[in-house]
Amino acid sequence: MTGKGLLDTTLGFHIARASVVAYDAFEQHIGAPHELRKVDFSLLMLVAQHGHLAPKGLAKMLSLTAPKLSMVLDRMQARGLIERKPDPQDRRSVRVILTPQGERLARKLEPVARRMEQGLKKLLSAADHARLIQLLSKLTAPTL
Amino acid sequence: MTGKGLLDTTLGFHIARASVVAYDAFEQHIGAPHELRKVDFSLLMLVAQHGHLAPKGLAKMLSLTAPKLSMVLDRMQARGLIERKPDPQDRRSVRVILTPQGERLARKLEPVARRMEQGLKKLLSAADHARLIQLLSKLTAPTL
DNA sequence: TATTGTTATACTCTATAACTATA
DNA sequence: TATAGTTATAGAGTATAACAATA
Repeated sequence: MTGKGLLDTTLGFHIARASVVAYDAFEQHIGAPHELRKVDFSLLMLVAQHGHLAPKGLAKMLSLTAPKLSMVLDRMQARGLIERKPDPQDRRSVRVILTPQGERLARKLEPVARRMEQGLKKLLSAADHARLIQLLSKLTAPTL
Repeated sequence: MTGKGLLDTTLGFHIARASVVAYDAFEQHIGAPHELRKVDFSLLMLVAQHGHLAPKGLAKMLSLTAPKLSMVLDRMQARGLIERKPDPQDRRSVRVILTPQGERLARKLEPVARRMEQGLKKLLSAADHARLIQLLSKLTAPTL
């Protein structure tokens, strides 16, 4: 009737539980204070890192459907964080870039994100934190 | 403009990406073939493990709000997998138990779940799989 | 007065199909 | 004919408030 429980060895269950912890940390440090969804933050940082990206690539990196990404881009554009510029090489496509305001926000969030990770390292040592990211990357590597 | 990217050291981002992999595996092995949501499966296994649980406890373990849990219970009850029995000790409360059909499904899903984990171990060694669960548990331990 | 569970409601996310414009 | 992006729509998830019954 009891015992150890199948879920204890089910990776997906543990990942789902960990998502809750990570989401709480995100909301506290970034989401609520800066009015950003997780996906907004990730998109901002990806564009900051790459300079410009097509919606196609962003959708893949963020595991979003194309329609959902359009809506996210609309929201961030309305807020003045990103711009859509025509792609000179393919007129069907678009280049998503950060506005100056978007770049300022991205820079501002870097130390905030580091503080968020510091907070998680109260639950997990720095070595565990690094190892955890390494193991999760193994799981997602085929996706890239 | 480029470099290594802040997200590479952001645990929440990696957890979110891993969720996609775990969810795909779940859908393929359990979700689609047995018409179960992740939360249905987890609930089924938790009740199988504990014999009976109150909605209050289930909501906590599954990180669901009470209203959402009510809806999940309605769905599973309509499907004949669980029953709500009055709690003899507190008439405000309820005991969620598995019906015989729910117990059969829970038993049937055990080897299926093990096969799902075997599939994930093609991406991750058995040792990595165990270590990953251990590290994720550290992150969620304070929640218990 | 507080707690358990439910109902009602609104907002967001997710997925699909249909459309446009370009290739 | 295929692809990039958008629009439209429906279904599921999530969160809050309000309620009934019991402690």
